Amino acid sequence: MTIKDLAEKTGYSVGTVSRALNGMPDVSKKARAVILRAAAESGYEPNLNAKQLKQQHSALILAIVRGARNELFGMMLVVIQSLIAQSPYRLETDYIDEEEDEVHRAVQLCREKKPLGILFLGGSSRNFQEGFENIRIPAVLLTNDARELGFSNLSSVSTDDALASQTAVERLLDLGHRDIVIIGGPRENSDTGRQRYEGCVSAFAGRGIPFHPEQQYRESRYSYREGYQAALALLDRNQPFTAVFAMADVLAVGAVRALRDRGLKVPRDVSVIGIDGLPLGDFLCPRLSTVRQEVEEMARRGVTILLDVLENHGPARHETVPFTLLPGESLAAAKP
Amino acid sequence: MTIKDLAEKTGYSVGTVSRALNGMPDVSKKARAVILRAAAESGYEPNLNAKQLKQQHSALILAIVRGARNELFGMMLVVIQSLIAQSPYRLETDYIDEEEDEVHRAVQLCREKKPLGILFLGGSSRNFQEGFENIRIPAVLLTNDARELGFSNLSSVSTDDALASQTAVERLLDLGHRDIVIIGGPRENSDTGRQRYEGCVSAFAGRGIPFHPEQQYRESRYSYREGYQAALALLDRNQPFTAVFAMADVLAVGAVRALRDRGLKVPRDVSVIGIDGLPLGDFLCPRLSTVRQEVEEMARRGVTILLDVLENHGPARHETVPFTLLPGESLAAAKP
DNA sequence: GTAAAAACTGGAATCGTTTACGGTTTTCTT
DNA sequence: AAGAAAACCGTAAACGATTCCAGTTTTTAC
Repeated sequence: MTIKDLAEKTGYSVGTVSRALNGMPDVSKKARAVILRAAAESGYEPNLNAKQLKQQHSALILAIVRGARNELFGMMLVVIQSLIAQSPYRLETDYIDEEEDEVHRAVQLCREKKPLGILFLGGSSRNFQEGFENIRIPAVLLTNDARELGFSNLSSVSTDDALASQTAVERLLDLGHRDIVIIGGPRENSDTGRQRYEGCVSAFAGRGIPFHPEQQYRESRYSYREGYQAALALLDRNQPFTAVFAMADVLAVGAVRALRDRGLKVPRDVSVIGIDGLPLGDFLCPRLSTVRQEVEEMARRGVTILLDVLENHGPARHETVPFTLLPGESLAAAKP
Repeated sequence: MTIKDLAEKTGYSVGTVSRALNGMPDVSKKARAVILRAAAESGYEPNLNAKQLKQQHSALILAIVRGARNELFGMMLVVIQSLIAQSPYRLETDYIDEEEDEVHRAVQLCREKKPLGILFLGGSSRNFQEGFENIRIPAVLLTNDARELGFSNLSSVSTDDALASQTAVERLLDLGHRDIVIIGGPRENSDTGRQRYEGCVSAFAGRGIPFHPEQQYRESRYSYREGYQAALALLDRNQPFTAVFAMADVLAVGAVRALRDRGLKVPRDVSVIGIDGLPLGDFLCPRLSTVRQEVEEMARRGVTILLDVLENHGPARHETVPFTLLPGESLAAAKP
């Protein structure tokens, strides 16, 4: 079923059929009615590949997701999906491996698919210099801040991860904890990871309390298992601690389990605080104390910015969404 | 950068450049070298939209995911993604809303994008009759069984959900539980939901133990919160029970939290068993007892079947992957 | 050394769509 | 009722690729 078939079927020309289908002028009421009816009957759908070639209305927006396993991205995609569906654009999602060179892949995807705009979920902001700047497509980085990069075509929406992280640590300090260990996510390739680490450092520095990474800090990738293992490793140092800050809720879940396995109760013996605000946290035993970043709001704003930039050719924007400290039940005051 | 630019740059014709780029014969070694070099230098990538029109090598495989929030699908996508990347095909992922009429949407996507093959993640097998049979594209249904539908172009890979569910209930019965309540997922639009319910009914029937759905059964959508609420509703009946079967791990997590909120300990006071085998389960307190379906294996087999059907024009196949009862720590024998 | 075969190349058709451009017909205006 | 304006419609060019076809050059074979 091509537009040509439809033209033959209705007796009109291809041009007229195309105009009728796209709501363009220069087609009589009668012709439009006949054509739309025939289209509906035969279940005609335009071939997007052909449509995109004359890309006036190509209308493709690409979501590039780095790390399919992250529940936060799933939440964001649901929002993005529904917002784009209400717009004249259409969404396509591509996953790239967490290990992969995401910039290279993104550049390739853009050249291949020629989208109008891009949403990066979880892309690190490093390496963008090489490769992405000569692609003129407007993009929005979600969860990471691209402010300092200063690309004219790269916007961003993020939580102030450093401050959120600092807030978490300060909460532990306020509760009187001094023997604190930290389980961090990868810093190598992630702005979020780096910023959360920095925030943690600031918190200690701000209170004039020493922080010894080699003693108190372990880094691992984002998974329950690695959080669990990192916590065990910290326990095995045989230097007791009274609180854990896990720089991701999944890490916190693993850490809680590790503590339990060593006979320590949360929060009676050890307090635990996470960061992210996974929906899961509120249904754990104990309910996880955490710092929630508003991912759905981030997704909403990201789409708004992208559409705005596309339609009004505005400059790149950078927004920060507020975070919330969720009390949970995994925190207790340090025993004197 | 189009193929035309490349032709001009190298001095060869468009046809020759195309042949060189695609490894076709009828190109001199010298020409090929020059062209490939120029292509690499200029970072040329063919425009997929144009490529697909003469769709000899369109090579598009579509993954249609129903419900972005499901962690299982994320796990499957990672596997699918990497397998397809090693094949000559390319993958595109589309999400459709859990509420949406997925068959209608799928048919539309196919007509628009003209993929060579389709992977359905979490699509219910109902409603396929209307609409999908006149699309000739080979498809594989993952997590649901399409055997009984008997479409020549629809394969499937699934767990025997009925049996898995039956196994879970029998485990509870074997432990001596008689006052059992069940929290189910939606049956309306999901084969999995229906089968798990049936399996549960069979388990009771097989042991000659009565099952009163209106008393013992609550249905809810798949989320922590709804599992929590369903459990509270069951507790509020004021008819005590000693075990819960939640027909999804997310529901089980919610249920455990609800029990705790009412002062009941798992498994001391109430045993809980889930089904799915989320990685999370093993890091909960207590570790969740569940029936694991091997989603990664399912994804692997699904891709294998699809590629095989595509390349050898074989008939539709239906496979069942085994499940495993994971002991966990949320089960205890009923007190006499 | 010549004929046949093989290798190479460019031009043109094709895919399914949109859109610019002319030519008709209809509708308005006075 | 005539001229202008508006509405309508078909033809053809364009988009960026692939592929067929025919023509030219080179290689091979005897």
